[in-house]
Amino acid sequence: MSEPNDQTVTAWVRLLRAQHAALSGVEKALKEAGHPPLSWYDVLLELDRAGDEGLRPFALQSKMLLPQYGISRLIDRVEKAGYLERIACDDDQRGHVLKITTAGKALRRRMWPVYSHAIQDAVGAKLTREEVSELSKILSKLL
Amino acid sequence: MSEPNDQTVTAWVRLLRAQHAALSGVEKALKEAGHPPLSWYDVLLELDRAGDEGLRPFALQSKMLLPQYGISRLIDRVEKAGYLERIACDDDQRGHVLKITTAGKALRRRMWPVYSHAIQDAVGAKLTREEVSELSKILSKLL
DNA sequence: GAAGATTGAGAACTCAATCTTC
DNA sequence: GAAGATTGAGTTCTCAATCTTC
Repeated sequence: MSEPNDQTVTAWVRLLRAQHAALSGVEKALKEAGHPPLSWYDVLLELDRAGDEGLRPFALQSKMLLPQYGISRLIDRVEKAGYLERIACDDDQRGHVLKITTAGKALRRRMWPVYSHAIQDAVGAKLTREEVSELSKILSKLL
Repeated sequence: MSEPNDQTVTAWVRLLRAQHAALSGVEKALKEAGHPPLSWYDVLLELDRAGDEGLRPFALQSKMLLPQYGISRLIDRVEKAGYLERIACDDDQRGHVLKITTAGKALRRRMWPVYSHAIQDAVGAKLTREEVSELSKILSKLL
């Protein structure tokens, strides 16, 4: 069967709206605190995790939710702002290695309290613990 | 308490990713069928529901997930394509009434099978009936 | 002054095409 | 030729400013 039932359509609509509401809230909180958008945080988080070895753009892209063409300009902006460095790659002349700078690490640390508080407002505070884990479990099946 | 626990952060990340994955799939299906994007469907659906009386732009906006400035140009595009009409408003000279055209109704009818099939692929086929209603119930609390 | 709606400027996204190196 | 990455052109989004009417 390929037709969704009404419950499925309702769930779909709510998925769109709930995510939109939650994301708007988080982006708004970041902006009001004078921070860059969420996508910058994601970049900095992955680069921070990668440590001294850094990450290649394609590796970063695979960890994030971006198409191949979306990553270049995002990296440009974050680099231009001084939060990451593009370093020539020794063993592969096609690419670069991306590394987070000290300023980038500091920015990420400053963003986290704002971000985490906004997550709590948008999700944690509205659901019980049981609902949070049930939601998490069900959503994982959609990936 | 304003700090989210780990489960909440995980649920947040999965909400972003699941919605992104599902929405990408739906938009891709519409595009491959030669149809306009989902936002057009939403406009046509609301105008179709509103019937002969039509809808004011601000009323349409409140039913959709758009900021006030986003609706004007969306309406422009849909109108230009001939799927809705802007009609001068009798009792309020500031605004217009939007009405769906015959072509608009036909487009909506043609889009629905593609859209609904994509919803089923993205959500319905991946979850049990119980999970769908549980998901729907939990997401409604986030709105 | 507030509400309804539009517009201009700049930022970001999308897709396809391109370039370099493997 | 394929993989990694960037670029150009066009579209859409965002925010603030504006305009008209209530």
